[in-house]
Amino acid sequence: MLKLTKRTEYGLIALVHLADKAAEAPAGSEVEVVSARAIGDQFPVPKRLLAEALKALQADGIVESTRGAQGGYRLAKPASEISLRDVVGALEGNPMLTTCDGPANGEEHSCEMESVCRIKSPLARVRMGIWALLDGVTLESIASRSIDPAEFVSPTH
Amino acid sequence: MLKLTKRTEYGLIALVHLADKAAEAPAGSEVEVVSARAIGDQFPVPKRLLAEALKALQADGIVESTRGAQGGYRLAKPASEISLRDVVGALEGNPMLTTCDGPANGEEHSCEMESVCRIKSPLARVRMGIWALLDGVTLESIASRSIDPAEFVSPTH
DNA sequence: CCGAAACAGCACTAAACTAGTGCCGATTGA
DNA sequence: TCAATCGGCACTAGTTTAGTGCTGTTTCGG
Repeated sequence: MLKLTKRTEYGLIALVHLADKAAEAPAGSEVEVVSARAIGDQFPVPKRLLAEALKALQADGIVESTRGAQGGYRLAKPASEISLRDVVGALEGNPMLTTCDGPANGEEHSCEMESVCRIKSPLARVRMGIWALLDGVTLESIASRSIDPAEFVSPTH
Repeated sequence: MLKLTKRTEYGLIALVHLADKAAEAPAGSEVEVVSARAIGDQFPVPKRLLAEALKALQADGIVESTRGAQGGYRLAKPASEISLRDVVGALEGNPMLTTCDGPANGEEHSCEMESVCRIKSPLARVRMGIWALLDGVTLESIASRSIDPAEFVSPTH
């Protein structure tokens, strides 16, 4: 079903917020952490799920967490070094396009009809194309502009 | 969950087979139809689901069907004019990336937090990028080569 | 004209995944 | 010590996916 989960959506919203905070901070100074509650208070999203997304992002090293009172999250790297692919990977894994689309380059034990299957290789190419596309979108580029309709590609054919 | 369904996988397998048949046919002559059973006999896939996929492809005008005994399917257009996007669209719709990612250009009634939501526009761009990518892959390009590992893009970073 | 082959449509079950919530423990600043 | 906050486990309900059953309709071939 070629679409992202709510988890990813909420995680992205949180990350944009954290990227803002990082951008606001005076150069050289430590970036203040923001609690999941504080983020959730600003958007009409289930706060708990947002917290879940942040936990997953922490586990993947995309955000850093500080525990305890006054704890919270902040970006673990510059927004320019966090790609949409990193985020999607952290929040929903790096799934193949189909079960036929093998696990990784070189591995060959996924599709049980190897010899007859002719869509495996093309699908692998498409999958890598999608990942490359997601790799090209950084958190910085998402956060830096809110709406810029002029830049859209060709409309639905 | 950024992945395709089995339906799509089976549909693609069938389409590659039909593209072969179309390519084999002498120029100018009518392309023979192939029954769902005949296709299913050649691949270890649930024949019934393959038939379901073909029905959906027929409904979307990607394949033509002939009913009755000796009936079957054939491509409704040249393989070069059938894109992966057409196929995915027929078999699983053209879903948005998230519920926040609006319905179409110009429409504005999907995301209930418009003013605060800053990921809508970037996601719309990504979605269109993916669709453009799928648009660039034709059934002909999938069917024409079986395996060509030299052409892979950069491996998993 | 009749029956088998094949597409067409509806409906159903089971498994997997998603969305959302509850609860409790661990950590830390005040 | 207390409250805020992250961290982990587990649970429910709803949706989607995968796969199957059945019945109708069309058409070729005998």
